[in-house]
Amino acid sequence: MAKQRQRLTDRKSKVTVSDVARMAEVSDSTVSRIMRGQDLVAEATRERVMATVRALGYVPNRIAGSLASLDSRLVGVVIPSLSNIVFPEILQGINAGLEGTHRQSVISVTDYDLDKEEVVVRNLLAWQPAAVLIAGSMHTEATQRMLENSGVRVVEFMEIDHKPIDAAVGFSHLSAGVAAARHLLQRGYRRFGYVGYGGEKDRRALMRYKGMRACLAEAGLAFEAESVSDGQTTVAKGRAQTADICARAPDLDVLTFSNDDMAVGGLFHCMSAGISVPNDLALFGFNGLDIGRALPQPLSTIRANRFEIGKRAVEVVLAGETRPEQSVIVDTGFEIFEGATA
Amino acid sequence: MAKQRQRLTDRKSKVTVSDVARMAEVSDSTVSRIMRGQDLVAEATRERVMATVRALGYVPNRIAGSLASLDSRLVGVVIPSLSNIVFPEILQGINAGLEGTHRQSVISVTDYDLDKEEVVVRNLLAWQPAAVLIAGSMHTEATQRMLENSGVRVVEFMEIDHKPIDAAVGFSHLSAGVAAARHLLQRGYRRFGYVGYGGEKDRRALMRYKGMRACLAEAGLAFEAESVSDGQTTVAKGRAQTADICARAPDLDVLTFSNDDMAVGGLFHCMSAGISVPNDLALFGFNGLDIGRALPQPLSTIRANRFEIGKRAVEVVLAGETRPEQSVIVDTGFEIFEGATA
DNA sequence: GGTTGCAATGGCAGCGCTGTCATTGCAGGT
DNA sequence: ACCTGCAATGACAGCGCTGCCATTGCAACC
Repeated sequence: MAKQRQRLTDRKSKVTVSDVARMAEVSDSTVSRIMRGQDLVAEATRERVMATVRALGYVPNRIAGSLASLDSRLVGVVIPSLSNIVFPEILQGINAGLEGTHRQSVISVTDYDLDKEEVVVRNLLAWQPAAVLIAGSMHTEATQRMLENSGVRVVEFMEIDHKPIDAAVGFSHLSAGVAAARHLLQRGYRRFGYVGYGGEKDRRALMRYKGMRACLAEAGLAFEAESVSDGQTTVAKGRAQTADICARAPDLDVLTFSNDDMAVGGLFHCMSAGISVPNDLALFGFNGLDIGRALPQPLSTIRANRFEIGKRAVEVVLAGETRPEQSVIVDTGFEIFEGATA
Repeated sequence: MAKQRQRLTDRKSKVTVSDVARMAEVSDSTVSRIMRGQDLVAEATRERVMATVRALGYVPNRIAGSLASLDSRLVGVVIPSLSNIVFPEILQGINAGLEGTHRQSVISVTDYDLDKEEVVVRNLLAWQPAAVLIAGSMHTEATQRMLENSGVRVVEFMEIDHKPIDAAVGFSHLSAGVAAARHLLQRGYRRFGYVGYGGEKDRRALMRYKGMRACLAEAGLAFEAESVSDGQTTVAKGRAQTADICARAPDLDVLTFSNDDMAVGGLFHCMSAGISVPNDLALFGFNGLDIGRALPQPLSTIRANRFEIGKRAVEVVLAGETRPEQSVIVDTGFEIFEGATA
């Protein structure tokens, strides 16, 4: 009475290379070569095998393949949020960059939480990705160490105001803040208000804020009123906070927003309240979203190219499997968009 | 002279279970149990092993784990686009549903291209996912067959106007179109115009359009003017197309848009052109985006809950590993939001 | 006929882990 | 002293594929 060990395979009933090989009367190796698109296989054989593949509905198992070849072809992507449109835009850039390579992105979201980031990075690394693209430069010590020791290519994107683990792609948010303030000062504005969100959580918004504040300080000025809310950025919040700040500080002549979403909300408030923009109050955003340009008055803002950030980040990791001696920094820049609101 | 076969492992220098086991003086099994959070391990042993894990910086290899256990813990997600905000919103729902389970989503984008969808689905299935969540019900024959034969749970989300492969979560876009038209007829509008995008590509927008048209036809009416553009939906296009249709058909009394993005653009045009909304011209969108509610005049539209679609889709697949006898259909519904523009 | 060179194919040991079963050690009962 | 039961741990064969090397068969040449 033979003891019949319950083989795992009995549960799932998958078609394997061996099944295909047996049926097509070739070896496993040949099937494997064909599935990987290698040449060195006779055309007749290839056709016969492919016919069998179709007949059996064989789908190669990339998990087994990855284990055997020690190459997962996965690119881990870590972003803080999906609700802020800038991140899906970056993902589009990443997908565009990955198109045609045999690599797959695996996306994880941290909700701007560094501890959660640590968890998702650990989970991502468990998949042995060929590279990790991660938003921001601020990580827990453990995250930092894991990324460093993983040996894989790591691109920190969005900001470049730091020494990267391996590479950084983005622009300087501090400089962007300075540029915004300088621009507005040049245009003659003196009484500044700030409408933002996220507080400490969105470090990049904070950097822009700091850049503006520093530039104002140099001119002997400061924000005369500020309104900062928690949680995610929305047009509705921008509108509500603008209403609030206008009530509290009616004599401001310009409002800077942490981003375009909020600024659009601000403009909506002004429209409703009969505040003439930019005469009574000027508005200045950040990001250069499409919607800003379609407004009745195009929103004055700073444009940054998110799509390109994603694309360039991928290019960096595709450039080589090993980290270069010198860490790579790609500055995708930003530009002032004059618009009609400031 | 021993022939030294070049072991693959020599290239990458990873820490494995065996390394940890050897150093902690236990067996591989014990390390494996601990890493998988099983109990049945003495507390002292667990601590000793975990100390070694930290010391060596061991990161379990989920590829090997998945192969051994025949369970990848992956959930494949297929969406047509990232630039249409509704899909990131669904992804948020999916992530929320996955939170706390040990499952990881893997996202692929098809650009509304069914052939690309086929490729993407094939690549996804190669990762042996535990489930596939796919937007829409329209697939190539090959895609359909692959999904059916894969044996994994498949949820088609967004629409429920079809017989699903396994399960469907969403709402009826046809009914939504009918509801929109009926609502507008009740409010006394008679001369309809349509502003849309994507043509055949966005089948769901098309279904809503058809629903409206059918309802109008019942009332002996039809769209008197239409403007449909290619490519993706943007506020700017909505604005431009509204300008266009207003020029061509100045006597319309209501404009229905394929979605809120376009409708917001339409409102912007009206603001700029001095068209009084809804007196001169009423506007009606679709989706119920946040921005619509923050406008100076809240946009009249139909609200659908994308986040919930994602979340419920996950719940369906978590409910069981095998497909139920009877296919599951979850109607997440929609509701008219009266707003102030129609 | 015997070689040589090459294209085409085969064989098989792992890849790093987990499922399954076997074994060990020891407290508690007889 | 012996057994029983159970908690804790170990042993080991795969999981499905690919990298590496060996082998085969045949055309082209000496």
